Amino acid sequence: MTPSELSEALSSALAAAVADGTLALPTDAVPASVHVERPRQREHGDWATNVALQLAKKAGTTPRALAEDLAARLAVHPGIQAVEVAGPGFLNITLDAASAGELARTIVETGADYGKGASEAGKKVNLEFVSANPTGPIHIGGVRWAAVGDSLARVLEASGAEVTREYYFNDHGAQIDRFARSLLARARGEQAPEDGYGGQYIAEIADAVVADALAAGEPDPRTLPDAEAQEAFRARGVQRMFGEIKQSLHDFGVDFAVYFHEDSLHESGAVDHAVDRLRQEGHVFDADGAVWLRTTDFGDDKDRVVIKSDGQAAYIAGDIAYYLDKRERGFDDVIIMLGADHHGYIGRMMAVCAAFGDEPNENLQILIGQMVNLVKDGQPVRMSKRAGNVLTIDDLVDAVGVDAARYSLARSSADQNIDLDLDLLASQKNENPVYYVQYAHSRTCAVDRNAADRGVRREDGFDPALLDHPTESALLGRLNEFPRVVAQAAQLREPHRVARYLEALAGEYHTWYQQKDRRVLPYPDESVTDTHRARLWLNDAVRQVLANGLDLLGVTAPERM
RNA sequence: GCGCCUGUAGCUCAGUGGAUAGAGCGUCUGCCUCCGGAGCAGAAGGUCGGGGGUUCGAAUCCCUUCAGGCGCACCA
Repeated sequence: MTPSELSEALSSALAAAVADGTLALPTDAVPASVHVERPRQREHGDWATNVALQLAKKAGTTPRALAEDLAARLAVHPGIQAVEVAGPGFLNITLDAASAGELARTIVETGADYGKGASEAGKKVNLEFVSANPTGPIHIGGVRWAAVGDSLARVLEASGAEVTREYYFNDHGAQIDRFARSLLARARGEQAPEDGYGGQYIAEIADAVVADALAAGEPDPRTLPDAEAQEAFRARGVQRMFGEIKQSLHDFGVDFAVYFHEDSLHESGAVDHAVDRLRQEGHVFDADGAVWLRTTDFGDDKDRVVIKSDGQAAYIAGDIAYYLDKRERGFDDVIIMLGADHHGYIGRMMAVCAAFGDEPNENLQILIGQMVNLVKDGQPVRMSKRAGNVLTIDDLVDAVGVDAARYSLARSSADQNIDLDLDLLASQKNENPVYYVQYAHSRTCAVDRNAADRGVRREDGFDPALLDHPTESALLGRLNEFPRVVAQAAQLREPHRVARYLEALAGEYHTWYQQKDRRVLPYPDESVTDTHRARLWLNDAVRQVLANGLDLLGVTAPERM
């Protein structure tokens, strides 16, 4: 019996009570689906609901009286073993073991699809994340969005959405000029510009640019006149840097379907197109020689300059054009993940969204993630390129590996500032809960290997009623939750919920496995029984869910560790 | 000054109105005579920053206050 079946059973029990006059409630006050949840305490049964507490007042009765009535109606339902009224009026429901145990079969047979749903079905989602400027390697903040963003994409896909992962390649504007000047200065052995970029990677890229140019049969870019030289370093430097970023992300398990160049918006006329469109809608005005968008009409603090008085497009013009472009490419949901240092952008971008006639927070959704702080010896470490303590995506992967890095960054809420301890990173990487989850998975695989040796086979039968121990009903209940966890993670855009779920599941698996008197498999001199087979089904169901969950996080599920 | 995020165990963090607030790490005590000890069982450790309010019920919602982070450009 699934939670939704239970929920329906509760609804019909309520409807029946109303129909025979026991419950004085207008028919439209009967909820179509009743919320059931896993109680914290096992003694409180497999599922619990507070529906009696919520409806008693409207019905002019007491919660306990209503609960008693529902309990009596529910108890005769097949698949339900017991219904108890507890505390102020909770209904605690215990399923019979066979009904609960059937889930193991369902999961094994559903395989990699168990956990998938349709809550986001039919939606075309554009998910933009990372989008770090190609003026340096991806640092720790960007890595966080890579881990969280990719997991979010996977969770949305598992919920039926069609997701396009997109990276906005910011190759237009002053910071790129600074980057190019920094490369040129470094290549010529000159002092880095005051507002330029330092760091070892600048020297490496500068050398590579020279080598690339010479290899292409071009003149040494260092010898060109300044303007041409800078352009040469810009073009090849950006290309080079972006290649490295792509490679690092790929090594991290994150690949984007679209790498969108900001330059192209300006070259293609997309900016003019977007501004024209806003002008037609009547949201644009001219003042002080500049072109403004009246974002205050849509809740922004102040109006925004779109075209500066020198005729250049302001930065937001690119974002406006980019948003419109995404919508014109047919995306229903445009999701952008940004660091907390950009949260001031939400107001104006939502205003832009509204100015186009779209629904803010629907067609455009901006997710803000808080910063990652580095900590060493309990003290915060300020990252600075000059001090040479920038932690890049490659540094992180070198230190702990992709799995541990992705897991630790994806397991906390994006609303949280997270602290990353550099000493811990370097030394005790086994502290990462990812190993706890992966270990549980490899343990299920070890059981499978041994089961084959001992002649325990799933195909010889499955009696779900034999999964009747409290540790087994705990495991089954947890397995049952997985699809809801995935759906909730997608709906709330919080993939970390999957990680926390896996940790709980792994814990319950370890507990179940480790009981001395209830081994999964027989001793070598013992004969195989139905109980061993039933436990193997459960073992394999856990294995499947651990594997499915780890995949949603982009983490491997090893068969051996 | 205004805005967004955060404040939960010694540390890092879960917990979007339910019952006795949880996990990992750290500390302490047990557990390998056969399925993987990267594990399990147990103990200690909390005025959920403070104060009001709403509710049958608040870590969760509202108000207020304190503390920390991040923002408030014709920069990108």
